Amino acid sequence: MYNHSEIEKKWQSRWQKDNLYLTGNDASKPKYYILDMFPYPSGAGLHVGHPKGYIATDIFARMRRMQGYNVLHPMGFDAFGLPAENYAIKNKVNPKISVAESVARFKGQLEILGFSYDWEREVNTTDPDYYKWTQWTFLKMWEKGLAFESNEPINWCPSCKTGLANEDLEDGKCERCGSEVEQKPIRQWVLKITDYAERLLNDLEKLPDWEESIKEMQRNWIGKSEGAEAIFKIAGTEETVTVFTTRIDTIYGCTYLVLAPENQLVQKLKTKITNWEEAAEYIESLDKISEIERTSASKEKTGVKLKGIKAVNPFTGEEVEVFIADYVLNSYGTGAVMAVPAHDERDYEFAKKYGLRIKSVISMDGEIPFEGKAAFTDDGTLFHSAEFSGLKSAEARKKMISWLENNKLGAGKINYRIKDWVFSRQRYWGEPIPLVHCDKCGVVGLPESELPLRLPEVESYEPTGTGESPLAAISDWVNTKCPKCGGVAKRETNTMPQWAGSCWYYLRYIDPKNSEALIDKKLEKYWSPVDFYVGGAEHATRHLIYARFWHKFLFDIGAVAYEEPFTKLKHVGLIMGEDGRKMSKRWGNVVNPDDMVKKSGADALRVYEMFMGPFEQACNWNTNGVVGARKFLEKVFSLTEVNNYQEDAKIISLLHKTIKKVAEDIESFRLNTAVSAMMILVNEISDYKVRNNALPFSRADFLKFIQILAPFAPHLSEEIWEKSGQKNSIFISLWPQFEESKIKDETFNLIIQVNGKMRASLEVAAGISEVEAFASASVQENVQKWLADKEIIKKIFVPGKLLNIVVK
RNA sequence: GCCGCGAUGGCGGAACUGGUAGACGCGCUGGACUUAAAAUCCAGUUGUAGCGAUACAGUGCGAGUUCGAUUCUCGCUCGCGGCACCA
Repeated sequence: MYNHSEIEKKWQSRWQKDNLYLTGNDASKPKYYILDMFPYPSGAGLHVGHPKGYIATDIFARMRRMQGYNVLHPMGFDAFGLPAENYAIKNKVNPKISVAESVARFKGQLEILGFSYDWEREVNTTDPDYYKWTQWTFLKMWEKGLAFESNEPINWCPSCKTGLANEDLEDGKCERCGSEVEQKPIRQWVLKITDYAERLLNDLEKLPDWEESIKEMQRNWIGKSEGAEAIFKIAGTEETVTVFTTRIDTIYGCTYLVLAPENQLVQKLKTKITNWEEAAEYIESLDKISEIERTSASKEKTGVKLKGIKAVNPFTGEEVEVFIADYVLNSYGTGAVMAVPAHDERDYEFAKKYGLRIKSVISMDGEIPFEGKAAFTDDGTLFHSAEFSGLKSAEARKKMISWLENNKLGAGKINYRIKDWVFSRQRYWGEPIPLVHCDKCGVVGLPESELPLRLPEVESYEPTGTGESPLAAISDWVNTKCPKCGGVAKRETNTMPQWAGSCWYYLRYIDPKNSEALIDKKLEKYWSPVDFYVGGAEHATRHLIYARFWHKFLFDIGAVAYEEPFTKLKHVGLIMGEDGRKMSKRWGNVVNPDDMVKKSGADALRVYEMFMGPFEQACNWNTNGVVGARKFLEKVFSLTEVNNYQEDAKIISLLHKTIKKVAEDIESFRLNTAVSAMMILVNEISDYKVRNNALPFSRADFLKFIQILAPFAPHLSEEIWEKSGQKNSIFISLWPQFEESKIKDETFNLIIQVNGKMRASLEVAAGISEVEAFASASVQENVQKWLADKEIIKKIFVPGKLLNIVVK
């Protein structure tokens, strides 16, 4: 039994003392930048699932160092945000203090796992020296017109008098007090991420080393759709409604028009609408429902007909009825749709409910599928469509768009699902927005010399009753001078969302102390982009899209030299509880890594977490598995007590094959099979030891194995390395190379099949020919049995693998 | 509803370009060592039949392509993740 606590403590302090993991700066070496998504340091500490990704990147980083790279492998903390703020409100502690405590706790938990982070580059998004540059970038965006003010709805709890995040809602009600949550529009800062939609979409093609599934999620999130805008006049007025549709080919089947209830046009037409009271009542009723609930698929569609107004179909001149309905969203497209119930499912459902006319205009080979029973939503051939009748849908769309353009009644249009990014929160614990509001000059940006704009100390972290940030209550902070005219001005009191700090932290690690610029150009050129980025799939869209957007902006203003921040991306699969549910206090299935380290050691925990299954896949925890990993390490340790050796060519060959496989598997992040390959080797060595009381190869060869084990089990490997008389750390040693000549087999196991079923297998020389193979096969008793009285039709010979004899 | 991913022994999983299904680990069964237990070591462990050689069945279900399919194609079922009335 080796004493894991002693060994692990010894090496952790030795590594630290020797500064073993500081980032290399030998300019002649190639670089490798491998990054974990940095954690939010919550008070609860880590559970056993959190380090899975960190272990994997640590293994990769250690291998790259041994392969002679300068490796940048940093860690930091994303420490702004709601949980720290809520904790502060509850316990009346400055979040600064509680965050520092959580960070210390997290670091402690990470340290005992033996990670090779360069802690001198630690970043913390709440550090003013850090958020100075978050603010600086925001200012640049504002200067370029990418940040604008807009009234955007928030979830408002009228009883708590506070805005709520989506996470704080339960069935559309306030989680804390259970009141109905309202949608309250409030002045906010919004970033025009939509300006970057096309680039964010197209540049996914430049990322071949991203998992396809994540790219697909991003494509769906950006949601490009090509269609047309068509202008409907409102009969008897000067007003018009523009609708967006991807199916302009169905417009001859349009039997009514639907506006989003919030569409401004509804208010403009107030006097024309004869049933305004009914409409107003309906609009008000929707305020009580969040967008999430309102747009839930299970909910039945509702709406109100706007009596007294009609819309004119630009193609037919026909007047159609106008509705407002909950299924049309003001935030997508133009907030208005032309309804074609014959060819759209939602319109069909709505038309059925309210008894509206359904007119088919698309046929499939002259037939109209499901007429009167359901909507036919596929492309087909147009009919009842005047001069466009007889055209196929795709062709018709082109011609009809030209028609719209020629008649100035619309145009082809590309629409994106992605919305502009609401970039402000009415909270205390976030980056202050570096703008002031001056009566004379309007909105004015702070000069760079006044950055960072520090978060002031406050008495209370509670949001104000008006929905404004607590910062609004600090009058000597809010009241300031206009940087432009020197007159009276007020500071912006919204703060930035938690996402802000995580948009560029990977750049800060490269140049963590820079106070002159966001990043030094030379350093950026050497270290950027991040070669390998690893983190949870829950960030597939939001964080990764926001960061890509932020980075592209920095590229556009010349602050960085590369257009995409992360070259390669992998997502880590969750570790679920032993009961198959997500680890959570609620289920009582949380396993603490500290307990595992105490019991079996960090090395065993590391090996087990890599061994338990494919990295990307979710997997159930099993504490017995750690015991198995420990047994494996114990076996390795027991081999160090043997001093005799006699060479065994087969096992030496296996050693070289294992060196090859482990390197390949780490490279492709198949860490489970890397561990299993090492187990197979160790089992072989151990069996040999038991039989011969000797190792099957020299101590030097044995140390090659210890070197490939080292990234997985760094403490034990370092201990064995030292005990074998090595003076320098194993992590300074050079990654072992396999010898090509030793992995070549002279014989192999030839499979003999008859009609595709295996009937025999035999050990044959590697270069065996088909004729020789057949000769050896046909003398096998069990093969003869299956060939007797049969005619051989053909033979399939796969060199190095099998011979299949097909008989009749 | 749409998009993506997946389904292999008692359990986690392996099988890389279509070529021995079940590597490796856990668990379990039997044995050795021990006064005993733990640890360790040895043997076995997909199912059915058989003392055995071996045979048959078998990778969620149903078809198909192929000499040969866990792997490819088509159609389903179930599970997970994401988005969700997106016009």
